[in-house]
Amino acid sequence: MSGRPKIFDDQEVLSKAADVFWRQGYEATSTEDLLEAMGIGKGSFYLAFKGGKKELYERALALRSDQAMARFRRELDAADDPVEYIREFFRRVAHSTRAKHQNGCIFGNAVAELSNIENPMMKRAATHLQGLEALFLDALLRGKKQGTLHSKLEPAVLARLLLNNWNGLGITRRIYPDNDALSELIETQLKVLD
Amino acid sequence: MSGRPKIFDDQEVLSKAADVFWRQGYEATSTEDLLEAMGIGKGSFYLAFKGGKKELYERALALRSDQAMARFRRELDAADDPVEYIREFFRRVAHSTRAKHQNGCIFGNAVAELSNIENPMMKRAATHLQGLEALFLDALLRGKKQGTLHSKLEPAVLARLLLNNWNGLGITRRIYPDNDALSELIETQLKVLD
DNA sequence: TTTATTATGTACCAAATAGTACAAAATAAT
DNA sequence: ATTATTTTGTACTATTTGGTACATAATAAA
Repeated sequence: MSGRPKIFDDQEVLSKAADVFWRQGYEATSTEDLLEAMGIGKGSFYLAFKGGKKELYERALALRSDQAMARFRRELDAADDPVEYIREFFRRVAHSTRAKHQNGCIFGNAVAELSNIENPMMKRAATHLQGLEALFLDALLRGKKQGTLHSKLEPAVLARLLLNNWNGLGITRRIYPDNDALSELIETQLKVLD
Repeated sequence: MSGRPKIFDDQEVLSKAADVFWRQGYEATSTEDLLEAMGIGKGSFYLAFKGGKKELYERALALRSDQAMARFRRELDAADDPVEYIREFFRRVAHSTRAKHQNGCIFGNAVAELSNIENPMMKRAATHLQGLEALFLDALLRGKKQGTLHSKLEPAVLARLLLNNWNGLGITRRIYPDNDALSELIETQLKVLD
């Protein structure tokens, strides 16, 4: 081993690439765009990511997925009231910048863009969203147990409902990138949890 | 006037182009794809659509928007119970083929794909969805007047909620392209109208 | 200091792409 | 029939694209 030292960190450039993909989508992003954002040259890039743009996208999405799931899991476990944590999760959407609103949900974007052109990649994004739904369900079941969830609806159905609300927000926030309007929408949606 | 007769109808080829865009999105669709689907050659294409792929996309989307709005308006006006018509509108989602599920909503797709790369085009799609929301609102107000809508929520908020549910379904139906599962989700969502 | 090893930057390439130019074809009007 | 007009099909082009080849640089180990 040894050899010339790398001038970049895989995680870091993956994160930068993820941001570009998030903003522009998969097809609209050129490798040139990515190289510039990552701050590395072609030589380094194709050595580190032999699969090119496709591998980069997969790994960038996987990174974001792991990060998002870990954060949700961690914060949920630390929360006294799991149902209230779900509320906070949704309310965070209404505390974003306009630029963030325009990006939507990176996984929803992947599902929308790739379902008919890169099915395996779309499925990975879908799996993440199913994982989010599973976390919703976990929170709801705990809420039910500790009595903070009063809804008579089946928790599984409720979790699916929350996932759909989330998916919807990824689009709606771009049509109405206004925190007040989004807040009203979100608070109304959350009534289903009472 | 006169000259060599056209071998195609604008509306027809626009419709065929719309189908391709719907399946693949804007960026992933090449002009070659479009020409093949439309069944015309380059000469005819660039004569009829001087703006190329971009103009084609705009006009294809405009066509679908006009069609969808006209149908909704017509069927809503013909409905005895406008709230029940909204229910039917949503329930139709759960009577689709797998292929249709994978396409999602053409306008939601446009918003998702283009918000950061073709903002004016994204805005047209957004305007359509706002138009859909306006039709929801119209139906809800009529329902309120004739007593078929009992919800205590403000109709405007309810309409926004329905739009978000619609936007969500455009993603969720691709994650769960199963009519039974979607039906359960939709019926639960529609309870907000009772 | 030499060698083995790994990373970097650049020059290069083949394929695909959107779009143009234009000659030929098909019609209506004269 | 000739002409004016519009459409069609094809050949061509310039650009962009993702990706490769490879010489060079920078390090650790021997």
